[in-house]
Amino acid sequence: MTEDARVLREGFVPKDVIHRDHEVNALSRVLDPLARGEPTEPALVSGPSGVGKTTITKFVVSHLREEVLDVVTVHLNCWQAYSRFKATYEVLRELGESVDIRRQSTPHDELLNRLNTYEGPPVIVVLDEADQLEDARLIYDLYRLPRFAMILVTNDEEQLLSGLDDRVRSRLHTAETVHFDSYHTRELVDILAARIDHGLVHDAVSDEKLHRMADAAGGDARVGLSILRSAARQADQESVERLSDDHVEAAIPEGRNEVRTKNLNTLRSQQRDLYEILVDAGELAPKELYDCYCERVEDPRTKRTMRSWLQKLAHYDLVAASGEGPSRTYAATAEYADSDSNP
DNA sequence: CATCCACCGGAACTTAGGGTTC
DNA sequence: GAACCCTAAGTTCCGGTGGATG
Repeated sequence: MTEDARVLREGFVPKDVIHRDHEVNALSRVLDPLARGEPTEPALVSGPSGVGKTTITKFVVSHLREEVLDVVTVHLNCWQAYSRFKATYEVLRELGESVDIRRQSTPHDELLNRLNTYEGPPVIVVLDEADQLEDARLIYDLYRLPRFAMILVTNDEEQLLSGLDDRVRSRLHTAETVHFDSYHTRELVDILAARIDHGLVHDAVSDEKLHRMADAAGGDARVGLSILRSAARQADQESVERLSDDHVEAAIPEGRNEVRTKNLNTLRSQQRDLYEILVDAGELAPKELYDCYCERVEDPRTKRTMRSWLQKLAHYDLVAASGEGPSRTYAATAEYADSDSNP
């Protein structure tokens, strides 16, 4: 049933984007000066997850490269490159400037120096998930370099801005901000339909099933695609050419949980223990949670470390905290049950 | 309504690790 | 191999906060 699996994959950038004309234009305008060889203001792209921030940014940047041949782009995911060193190193690596830099043993001053003396074509640096940067000095570093255009992508504008020093923050406030809102179900239908057109055999998905999947995605295109991918995978395994209701219904929880499962795999054993305690016990006060944890593991870390882990778990959306101060409790966020598939 | 106390989370520090340079 | 250059994870310390409690 699948003809071109790439089209369904995360990170695929379609030739045409739909329902984001305004955002595409706004972002293009910010980058316009590059075509005339002039410096640009930084752009801030914000909005919840799965609303096309990354896809649209990649789309705009690649179009610009078609128009202006002499421009280099670096797309950096700050989940992976979260320290100042890692991020700076990655930028240099993408520019092909890091060949003779020995990892770990080069002071960041020297990395910065490399950026300063960079002489190639103008560079667009996209800092995806920029709020994940532990050390926002990279933003400041890049900000001062005229040859570097910067696009900051974030789903947590507050968090990003709070980590910056005043000078950069005030400039970003006045910089172009492109805000993305959640998709409506009918927009998701169009988006999924376009991918189905290009990726699956003709007539593989009925209108009704398409709507069901779009509806179940809750405005998040990433979840929608994940559901579609999961359903198509199942159909392929059975060598059938049309999605059945069963495929779709089974794919909905699987697709929704895909991100969660991926995140769980990045945790280490004691962090996962913490999560499992919360899954088993439901809601717990910090003290109870810490006691359970100490009982469960052989070599417990301190309470402060647990708090750090909980923050991380909350970032991954695996755990939610509620209440402030003494009445704070933690709970695992609801998993999507297989049986309950009502919207 | 004031006081208390558990909790939060920033900052500085420690420890363990891995590489380069002389 | 000692002296550096770092990172990463965890610990210690602690001021601030705000719901609970008398």
